[in-house]
Amino acid sequence: MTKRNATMRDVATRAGVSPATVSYVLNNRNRVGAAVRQRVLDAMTDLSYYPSAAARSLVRQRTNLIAFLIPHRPDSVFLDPYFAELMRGVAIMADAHEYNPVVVTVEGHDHARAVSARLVRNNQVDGIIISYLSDDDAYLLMEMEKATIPFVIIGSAKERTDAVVDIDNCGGAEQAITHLLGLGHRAIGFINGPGDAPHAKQRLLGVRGALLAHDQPLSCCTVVNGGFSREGAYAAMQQLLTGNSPPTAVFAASDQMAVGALHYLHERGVRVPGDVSLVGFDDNVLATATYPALTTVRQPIRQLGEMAADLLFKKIRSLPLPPSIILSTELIVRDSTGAPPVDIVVGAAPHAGPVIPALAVEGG
Amino acid sequence: MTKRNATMRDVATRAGVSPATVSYVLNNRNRVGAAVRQRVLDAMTDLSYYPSAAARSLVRQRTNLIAFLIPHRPDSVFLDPYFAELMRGVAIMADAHEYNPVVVTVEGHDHARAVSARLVRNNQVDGIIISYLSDDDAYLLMEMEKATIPFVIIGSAKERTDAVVDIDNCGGAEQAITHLLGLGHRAIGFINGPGDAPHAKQRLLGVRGALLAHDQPLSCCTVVNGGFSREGAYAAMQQLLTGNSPPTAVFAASDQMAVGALHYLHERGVRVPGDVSLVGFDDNVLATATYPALTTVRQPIRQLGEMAADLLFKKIRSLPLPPSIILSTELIVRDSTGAPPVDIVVGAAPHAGPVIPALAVEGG
DNA sequence: GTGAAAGCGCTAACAA
DNA sequence: TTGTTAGCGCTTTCAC
Repeated sequence: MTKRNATMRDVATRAGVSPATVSYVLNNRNRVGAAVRQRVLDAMTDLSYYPSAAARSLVRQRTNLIAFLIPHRPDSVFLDPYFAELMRGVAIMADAHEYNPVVVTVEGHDHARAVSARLVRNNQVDGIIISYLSDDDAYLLMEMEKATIPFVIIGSAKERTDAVVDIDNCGGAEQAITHLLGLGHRAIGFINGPGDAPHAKQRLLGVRGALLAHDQPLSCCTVVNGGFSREGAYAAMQQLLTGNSPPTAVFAASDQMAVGALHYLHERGVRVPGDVSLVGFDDNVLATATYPALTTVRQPIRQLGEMAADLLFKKIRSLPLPPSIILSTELIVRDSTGAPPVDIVVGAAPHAGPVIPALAVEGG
Repeated sequence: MTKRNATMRDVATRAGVSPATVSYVLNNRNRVGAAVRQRVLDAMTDLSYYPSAAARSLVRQRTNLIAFLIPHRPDSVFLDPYFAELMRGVAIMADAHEYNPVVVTVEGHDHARAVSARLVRNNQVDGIIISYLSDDDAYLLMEMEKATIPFVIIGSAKERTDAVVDIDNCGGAEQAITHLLGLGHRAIGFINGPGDAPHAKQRLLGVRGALLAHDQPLSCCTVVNGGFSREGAYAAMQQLLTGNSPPTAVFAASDQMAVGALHYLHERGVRVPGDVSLVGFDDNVLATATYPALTTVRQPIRQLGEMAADLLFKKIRSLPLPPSIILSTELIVRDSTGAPPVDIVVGAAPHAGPVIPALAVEGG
């Protein structure tokens, strides 16, 4: 910068008015005379004047910035399409409110708490959105509430307070299982995430709920842990197929895991959906990149981000809040699901499992 | 907020010192006596004092914020793993410099220019990173330079100035073609992006370069436009295979397009890499989600983001700048490439194209 | 309708 | 080593 930016004082001088008047024009306050107003406006253009955000923040005690906290795992935070899409929703809604999101990475709850406090206490942002940190954020939630910081947590399973937005994990899983049941499958594998992850817990609940709702014994669904990773799901799929009651359909609790499962099936020469049907969860870019394209449960991630931001703005403005926000999922049927193999769907007796050529070859 | 946050004055009073001393302690300035220092520190903790970012920005004329401008296409900005990964690189580097990135979405060059000016002129951020806007950002570049705003553009093909960071698109394409040539392929299809996209242009240059370097006629490579989309690539693949010199290998200028091409091949029953080899570009999540996993040219996207941020900080601090930053790509060989079908690789005469069962069936 | 003046909370000369 | 003080650029009573 060679020369100083124009300030309000400069504009005032040039327009032959007081700084206060310039401020009035800027904020459409006290009706300013049309002539004066125009002079001020012209002066602004002439000097290419831009009001200082810092000065404004200082006096208004408001920054028009919100923080978007994301866990800073060493490797793959953003890589997950999930966060990107969430971020997008937040950005869109923030924009609509003339706010901008500041991306802040944190490592763990304690750090998140410390950072949150600092961010708001020192007026760096007006509010905070925290996305999935890990399994147990009840503590964080309490701390934040106590600190009277305007904040919203995305996807905390712990409690349904007015500070949390989430998708209906339970309902989503129900949709998947109901679909499979409807196709005639009676031996289903469920590759879930680790049992301590809140959304994994809820999805398990949904699976059981669907089974019960259709008068099926819980035993017709084998649950294995795929660790929410591709590799984990690959191993889980192997476990399912080599077990003593191989399923004719598999529900993976994420598209990422569905891809891992699919890899195994491909390698074994198992046809999808001919021999085994597969359902994912997420409906992200991966779902249509696979062959066959995945039938999957669509999460409205972007909308989740939008709702989070919207809720946050309500809090910042002390507006009345909705009791809780849980977004519905939608089953997207593509090419990875179909009826179970014929010899299975006919017999009501304990089935013999799908016909799996590659496996048969491996035999012993 | 029920009660006011503690200010520096409060801390000063409680510690029995002047505000200046508190400031000194805060910034490790003038050596402050150990005893006094401790008293101040204690007072800060007692009052849970956090310095006001706004006040600090106002007086220091610096915000410790940078803007990350991304094009706000209605649909799929963040959805593209590219931006997410870029963002991540920026966030990481910013963090290391005690900065935070503010996400700002813009629509088109004019908007970008207006927003950039405002952001910096009103001290909302200290610098700006602009990611791929579109084909021609030479104008924007000039405007920004003239405005003496610290900024960096990611992936502008127009000029190699010290304000641009990019990856070596040309070299990447060369790697892909060289790999295919080395495998013995002599009939290659190139599914590129639209000809007016700068990186598409450069990749075409790379393809030609590789051909020339290996004494192959340009005619052995058929170029078609896949529009950088999955659907476009699907159609392009069809065009290639049904053309009068069907290739034994195809290089798609993005993994997204490779997926589209793969879809077509799958549907036609064309084996990959048995009948046709396929190479992508990017190495994002998609590359390993497909079956077979894609051989692809890896772009160091995260590093690109990091370099952009790093360069920006150098500019903000008026440090000496490197002449230009072009990052190298790396060929990742996976399962989608192999030698051409035998009847092809042997004969040196004009070949008959790969054996494509499905196509043969469709016949006339 | 417009202006004068008092801060918002901090930093950085300059004094002491 | 520590304190005094003058702003940074804006908003906002309160007069006129």
